[in-house]
Amino acid sequence: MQTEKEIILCRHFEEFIPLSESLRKELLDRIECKEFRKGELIHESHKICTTSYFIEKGLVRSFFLKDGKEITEFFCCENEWVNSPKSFMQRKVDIYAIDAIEDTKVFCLDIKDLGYLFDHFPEMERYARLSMGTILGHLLERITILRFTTAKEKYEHFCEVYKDVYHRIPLGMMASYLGIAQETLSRIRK
Amino acid sequence: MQTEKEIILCRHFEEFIPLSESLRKELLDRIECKEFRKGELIHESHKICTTSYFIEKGLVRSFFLKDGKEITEFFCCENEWVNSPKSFMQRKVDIYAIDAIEDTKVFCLDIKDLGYLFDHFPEMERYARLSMGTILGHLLERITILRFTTAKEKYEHFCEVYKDVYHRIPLGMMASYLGIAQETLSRIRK
DNA sequence: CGTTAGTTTGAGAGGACTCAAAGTCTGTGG
DNA sequence: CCACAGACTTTGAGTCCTCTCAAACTAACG
Repeated sequence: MQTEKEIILCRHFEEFIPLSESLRKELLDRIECKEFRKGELIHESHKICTTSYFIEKGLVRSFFLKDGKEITEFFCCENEWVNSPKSFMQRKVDIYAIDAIEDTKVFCLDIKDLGYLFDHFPEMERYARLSMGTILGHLLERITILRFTTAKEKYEHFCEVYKDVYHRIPLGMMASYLGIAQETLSRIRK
Repeated sequence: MQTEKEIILCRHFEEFIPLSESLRKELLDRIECKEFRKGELIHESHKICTTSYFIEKGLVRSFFLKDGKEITEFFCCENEWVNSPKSFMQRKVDIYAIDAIEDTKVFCLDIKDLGYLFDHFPEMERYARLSMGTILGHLLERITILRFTTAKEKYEHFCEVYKDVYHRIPLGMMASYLGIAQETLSRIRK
């Protein structure tokens, strides 16, 4: 019998690569569940991020402090991996923290375990390459939006891209994500 | 005896992975040289980008048309790969073209050959994963700059990041890359 | 040496910011 | 179940940065 965890994770990986029986086993053995309450810190800033979290249910944000205010770097929701990218990839500290915007259930994968999987399963390297490709696409799109659109267009584009979650996100967090003032966003929204 | 091409390419790959003798051979066999004159088109928009170009010498830009004007998407210079990312990764057409800002020498790798290398050399997957990691880092930094800095700060940051090439780039191209008006950039530069 | 591409300068308009204050919502404790 | 504190959102006024449109200037190339 398959657990919830198995079903969700395998479905995710199989979007990118076929999962051999042995990889499937090694993968699931190394991933464990965890839950965070709304507002709870998932990753602390200025510490090395050694775990990547796959969100089964909930909504999280990465943020940093600038002039005493919290600036949202990105949001992550169901069926996405979240970590502090630079910290996780280069094993060094970074300014970003991650916390839960809603009660959130995640699957955790430690960097050491991921390294093991990369070393023993070439298809995991391929998975990483392909999934990074989609992330890269999102970043390029975000850059285009940031360069050439008004605050209103930024908001509208955000609602399209995040159509399932935009209404669950506090206005202030959304504003800092979009790079516009909270007051401006409030006026636009009417 | 080693050719210029061998030396440059191997040095690049070995920043990320060790090169086995067989991979080295297969790689070099599949890569060929090409030259473009200043202003010459390297990749046409609205065609599938099937080749990735490693710049040995020179400077290129990716751009697209918006309201009849050319908007620079990014610049690439020595020791970097350039292609039309979405088109190359997903094998579909896209709006971006690439041309040479200066006379440019490149090494060409066809997507089919790259696919062959991925299929036969797991370390190539790793190379791709790692090098995409650095690109991802650059994109994240660009996003941060776009969100929170004034036109002047954008220009200053650009000069830092592109300190070896910024003076070789026409003002109009730089302005559209930064997402600011050409006139504004001209005023800032004094 | 003329033509064209690229850059600078000027003036005016407007979007978005900042600072400040008033509302509104949410959750906790009496 | 209500009251209140703290967090979040809205509204207002004034300012400034950056944009747009237009024209003059400069450099590059044949």
